[in-house]
Amino acid sequence: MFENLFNYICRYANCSLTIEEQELIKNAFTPKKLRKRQFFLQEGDVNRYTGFIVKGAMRQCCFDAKGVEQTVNFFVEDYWADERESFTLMTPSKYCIEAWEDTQLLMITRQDFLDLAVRIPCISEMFRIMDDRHAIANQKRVNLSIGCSAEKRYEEFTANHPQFVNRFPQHQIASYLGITKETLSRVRKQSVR
Amino acid sequence: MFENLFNYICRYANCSLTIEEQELIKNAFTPKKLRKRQFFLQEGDVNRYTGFIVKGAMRQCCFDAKGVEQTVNFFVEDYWADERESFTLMTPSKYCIEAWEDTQLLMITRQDFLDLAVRIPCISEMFRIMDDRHAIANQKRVNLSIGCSAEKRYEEFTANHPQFVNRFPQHQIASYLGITKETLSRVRKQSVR
DNA sequence: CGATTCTTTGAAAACAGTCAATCTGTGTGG
DNA sequence: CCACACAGATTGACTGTTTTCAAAGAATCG
Repeated sequence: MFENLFNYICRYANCSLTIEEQELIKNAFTPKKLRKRQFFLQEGDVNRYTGFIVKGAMRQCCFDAKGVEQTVNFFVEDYWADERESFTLMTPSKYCIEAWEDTQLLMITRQDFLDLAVRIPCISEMFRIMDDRHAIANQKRVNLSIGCSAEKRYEEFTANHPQFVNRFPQHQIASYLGITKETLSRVRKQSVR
Repeated sequence: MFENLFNYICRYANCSLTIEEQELIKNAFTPKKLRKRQFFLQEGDVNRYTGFIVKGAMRQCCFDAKGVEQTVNFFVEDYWADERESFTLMTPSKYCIEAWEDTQLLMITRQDFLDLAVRIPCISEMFRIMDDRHAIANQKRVNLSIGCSAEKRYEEFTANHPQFVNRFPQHQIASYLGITKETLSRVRKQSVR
């Protein structure tokens, strides 16, 4: 079960882990299983743990001013499931994180993770590179959502996130893209031509 | 001139810098002046330097498929002006960064910055906290742009970024918000009532 | 002052959202 | 195995918002 995590770390940091480091990591993480529709984080709670997804699919969502559900992020294998603001600042989360498939996670608190980074160079390197990529990906998403039509956004989504397309229902994908499920349905119909 | 930078680092990392550390920093950064409308980064170039803005205002922009200019970021005092993807991955930038007022910068390459972080704990701590805040801010911006109307987005913008409102023209702000300048003009007219 | 840039306005068109109804597929219990 | 419920996807008609295009009005700068 830890194999995925070790591979992930080494791939990101472009390094290898000693047996001792692997042991440290194994002791720091707690395995957790969630069934479909179980919550990893509930709205209003502080997100104390981040979870590395070994197997499964999750989504981050909230309810807008009108009480309509909005999906803002998807997570699948090799993603870290957390709500960054709550996790970092220890504030109550405005979002929930819900398992959308039966999911196997490896959980860790922020403090334990930071401690690991001090002891294991690979992990601090991984943090740096993750933050870089995260910042780049977020900027791209902003630029897409402010600069492109619904059609273009869906095109980019299927091109860049094929791993999400068939694992989440269209109404969630529509919400993630900032459009309604009806508009997404029409966009898809067009592009099948 | 370095006072702003030292204050910034100490404020972010919640620490203080020794005289030796201050000297290291002074030697690592290169001051640079830009006049209004001069480019710090041109489209197609690799963004080798990030620039700490001591005084002035800049913006990051690009041209979309139709050749229309899009503003995607604003930078003022105490901001770091760079295009993260190009700066991190050393790839040609799809964006330019332009001075929008006469600007005083302190420039540094990525490698020199990383070297400083190794030598000065405050700097690596600052990186960590900057990345956290950056990730949180970006997520908020995504959520606003996918979930809110033009009016709501402008409201949030003026509330959260008052420092930008009167320093950049409305057509740039409109573009940053993902709406047209005409729509922004109408939104503003409404809200004055 | 004249040129340039920025902002506002109006009218028409395009786009996306809303609401309601229908269709489809899946899984459950009788 | 069928009937049913339920969640998801699609469709149509209508509404409302935003864009587009064109023009004119303000503000700024050399």
